[in-house]
Amino acid sequence: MTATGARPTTPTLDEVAVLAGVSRATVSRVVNDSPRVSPEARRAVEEAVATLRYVPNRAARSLVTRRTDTIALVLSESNTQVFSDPFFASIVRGLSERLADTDLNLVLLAARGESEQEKIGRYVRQGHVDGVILMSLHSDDLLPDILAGAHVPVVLSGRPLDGRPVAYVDADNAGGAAAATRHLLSLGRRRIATITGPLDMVAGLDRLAGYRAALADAAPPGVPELVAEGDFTEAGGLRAMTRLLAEAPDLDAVFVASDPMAVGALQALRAAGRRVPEDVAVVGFDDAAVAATCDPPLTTVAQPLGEMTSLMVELLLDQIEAGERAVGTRVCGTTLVRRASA
Amino acid sequence: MTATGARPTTPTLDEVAVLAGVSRATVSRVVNDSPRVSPEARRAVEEAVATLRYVPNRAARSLVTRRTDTIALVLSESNTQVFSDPFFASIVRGLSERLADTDLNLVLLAARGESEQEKIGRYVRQGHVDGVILMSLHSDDLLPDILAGAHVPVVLSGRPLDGRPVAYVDADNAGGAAAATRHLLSLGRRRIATITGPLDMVAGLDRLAGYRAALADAAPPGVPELVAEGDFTEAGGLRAMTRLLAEAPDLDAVFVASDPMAVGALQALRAAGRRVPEDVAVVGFDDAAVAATCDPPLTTVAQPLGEMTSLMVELLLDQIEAGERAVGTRVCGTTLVRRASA
DNA sequence: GGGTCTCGTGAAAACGCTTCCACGGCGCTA
DNA sequence: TAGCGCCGTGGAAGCGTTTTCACGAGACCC
Repeated sequence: MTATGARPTTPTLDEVAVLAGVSRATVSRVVNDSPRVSPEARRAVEEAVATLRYVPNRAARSLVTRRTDTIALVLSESNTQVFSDPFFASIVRGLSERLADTDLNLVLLAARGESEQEKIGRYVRQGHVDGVILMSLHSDDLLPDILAGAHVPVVLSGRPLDGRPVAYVDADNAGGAAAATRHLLSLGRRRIATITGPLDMVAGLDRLAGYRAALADAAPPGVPELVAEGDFTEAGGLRAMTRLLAEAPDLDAVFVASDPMAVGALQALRAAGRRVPEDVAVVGFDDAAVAATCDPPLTTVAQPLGEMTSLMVELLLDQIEAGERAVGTRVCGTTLVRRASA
Repeated sequence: MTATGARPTTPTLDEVAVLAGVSRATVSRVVNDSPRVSPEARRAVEEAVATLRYVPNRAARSLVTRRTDTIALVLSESNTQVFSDPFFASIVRGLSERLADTDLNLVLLAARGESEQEKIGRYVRQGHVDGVILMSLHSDDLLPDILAGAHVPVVLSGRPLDGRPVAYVDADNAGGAAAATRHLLSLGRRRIATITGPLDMVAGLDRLAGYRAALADAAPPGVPELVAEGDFTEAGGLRAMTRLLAEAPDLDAVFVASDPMAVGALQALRAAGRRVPEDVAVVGFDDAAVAATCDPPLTTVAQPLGEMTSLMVELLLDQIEAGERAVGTRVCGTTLVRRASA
């Protein structure tokens, strides 16, 4: 362990001002792109900033502006598994793309368990972030309440289960699931099972509700419900499919509430010697990358992820701008993407 | 979009002081657990804090202490795919566990591409974090240089490719790979292939080097190298295995540089009708959860992830404590975990 | 019983920035 | 030519903390 020298002190606004021969106020104006600065002063300051490698101190700045220019994506999920869900990866990608040309920073906060939720609550209340995008809520999640008490703008990814008044962006999960199920019906399938997401998550519940609604509305009499609960993971899909095959060996189609689970289901079907789509038609949900590459390519329900992340950011920025929380909700339509599996 | 009221102003130290009937200094002392406060004063302050729901303002605090009590895990990788690597998930879990009983916060910063790397550099230079743990470095990564210029403590996850003096924690990748390869030799295999990681990453290179060293040192003459480059993903493993089977149909073993790739390789082998381990023995790397559950269960090289994350945090805290960057390096041993695949 | 220590406390000075306000100097208009 | 307004600028007042320093009150020693 060798020391490589003490940390040099970073330059301050004062030093820049002295070097540029102007006042601190003028330096601040230049740094913040205020229009009321003469070209000469601006040039002098910019030069000084460059030679000193000056960077404004964020703590000092946000002490007075009361803004931090960072927003948090908080992920509340006991299972680190979430990280591997392509849906989550897409959200992260979408957000950082959307934020790229703003001067906002994105930080990820993950909470597994109650103590970490509290910790995040404290982090937010201390004023580390201007706003929060909250993902992956189970019904017993404390974070919405914690954040409500933090008086900070919040946008939920996904409709809140308890109907509380809060801004959120969601896909039309029920509509998409219903469309998928109707598609299977239109293929002539009559023993249509579903593998659900976790039933303490709104996406899980809504997709199941869509499946049920479609069977109730559009199916000929006598088409039964066949439901197995999954957990949005590939392994869970495999397990659920295996269970379904044991319970209903004559099923001829399955609507799977997420693509990773559908990939697992495909494996179970292959292991059981069923051909897809000849013996069993499969529809997934999410249109993850894997849906196009698996064997057979997966018919699935696509959500407009880019649009959704944009909307979340906009709803959040609106609140931050206005300096108050607000509830604005957007529900985005889904599309059925037809591939080989159904 | 309905307003739900303006954000109430949060209480300050002053208000607490007034309510408790003491000075600001005393309140500060109580909040920071200073010993030199009388029990009565302490009680009065704690009461006031509770009734006012006071939380210290972080900007003000770090303006004077020059600490933020947050450290960043920065992930430099153009591919959002990384998120789904179980290795990454384990690191995140390990770090947040290790940090749980400190008052340090962990934020995740992801950089895809140059502009986001710059953005992270700015974020760090602005003083948002006390230290950085840097992951997933490709050889052309700018971040080490950017962060070096930010004068902030840094610990790398993985040996730096260019040998720069910087603190890092790494597994003995070469040693683990060599052990895996020797294990295959000891099984009597003589046509041993390898699927590597990306060869611009140190883990990819070192594991390949270990494989080569083992063949050179421990193999009877005439045992050839068979190398296919992968990318640490399942799909990449499948592709690489397919390629290997085409090039060397008579191979009887394969050392795969990560478990997700090994899972892909297993699929390719099954598709080609090879039995594992009878026809082809397979060894993976990482001992990810999937290694125990896939079919057949995977013999693999385990790294002491918990120990590694702890060491990273300690190395980082040492530097923060000392107020200067330092280079301390730790290399952790690996163990071969025997399961059914080899 | 006087002097020295310790201990709890408060006043006040930073920390580095933004922003309000006042003040000259300039170009207009009348 | 006098008056008005605007524009660029600097001084200075905060923003909410921590921390140094000084101070008074007891406790203790000889």
